[in-house]
Amino acid sequence: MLFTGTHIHKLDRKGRVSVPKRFRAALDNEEFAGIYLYQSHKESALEGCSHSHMERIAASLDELDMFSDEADDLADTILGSSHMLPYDGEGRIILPAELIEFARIEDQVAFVGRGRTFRLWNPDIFKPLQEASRTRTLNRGATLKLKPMTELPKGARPGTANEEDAS
Amino acid sequence: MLFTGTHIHKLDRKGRVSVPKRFRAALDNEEFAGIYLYQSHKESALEGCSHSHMERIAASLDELDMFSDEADDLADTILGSSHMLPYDGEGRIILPAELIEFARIEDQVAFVGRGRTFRLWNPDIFKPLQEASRTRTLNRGATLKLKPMTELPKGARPGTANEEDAS
DNA sequence: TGGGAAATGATGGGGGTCAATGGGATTTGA
DNA sequence: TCAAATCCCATTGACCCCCATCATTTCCCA
Repeated sequence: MLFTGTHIHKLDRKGRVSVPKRFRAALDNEEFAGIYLYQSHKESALEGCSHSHMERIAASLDELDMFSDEADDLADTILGSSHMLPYDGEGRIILPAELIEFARIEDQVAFVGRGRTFRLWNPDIFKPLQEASRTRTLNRGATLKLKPMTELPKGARPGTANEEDAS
Repeated sequence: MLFTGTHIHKLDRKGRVSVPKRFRAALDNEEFAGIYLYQSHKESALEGCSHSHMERIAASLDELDMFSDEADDLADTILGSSHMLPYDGEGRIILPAELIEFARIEDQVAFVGRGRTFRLWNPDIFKPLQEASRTRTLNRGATLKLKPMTELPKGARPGTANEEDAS
């Protein structure tokens, strides 16, 4: 259950695009066979996630004061503008025209893994940005402090696999 | 059981509007085949929810001091002014004139998902407000602290689906 | 280790199905 | 008895199922 790598697929003339096999595999035990997409806040890209991740967002919003302005804004921006997209028999989704336009996608789509979530880009827009962020990271000498293994959920550690993690 | 996305449907000359298939699906095993609507207290919109959510509101009101002004007001605003609207054979409801007027709805209705609940808007009114929400969210740099997976209800996590989730 | 066969994932497109809509007919209730 | 609500059926257009083809990768065996 982890989205990694960049996969470029074709958008056909019916507005369909194949979800990468690797991503579909990461979503295997979901109750909903498909993905959720919504417009990114900061980038000219689409945010993608699973049904259970969307449940998590809804549950977290539930905890904020039911009448707070911030919860309202987030609900409108994320839940209200998200698209629930089921696979067809071949593992493709139909990319809604609104999202194609927002992300300025033409005939190709880049699926970019970000761990628990992923993004969809016009590859021509993503590539220079990726190089820029790579340079920034190097210059900054950024390091990532890793969580101790023992704090990870069971199944994410070697030797703790259970039957659901057969992949 | 999650309301997501924005769905724009037509209000016909008989005052009927189709409830989006996705929303009806989210309400599948409810005992009442229909939805509840009441006037939003802060927006020019209608709040919508399921029968079981209405039960939840009633239960929460029970916990407030029975004779407090606040409980009185909430009971009047929500329970007193709510409309229980059954589907017709095609999954449509009849929007009461009172609610059409309150939400300034004309010939189109936007169903906007908010997780456990949803809202109904005049699309022309909702659209600019949603844009504003997006901008505020961006400026605020709002991030949502996600609940840990383990606290989610069973069925909202991968690998815990039960037979009722066969969809 | 090279080459061919088989399996699998990605792509293209036709056509049937169903959700959304419109409107007439029938029933219900005041 | 009239008006409003409900039932019923027709239409249409978008979506989804199905199959065919193509491109890779994997596998197998000489």
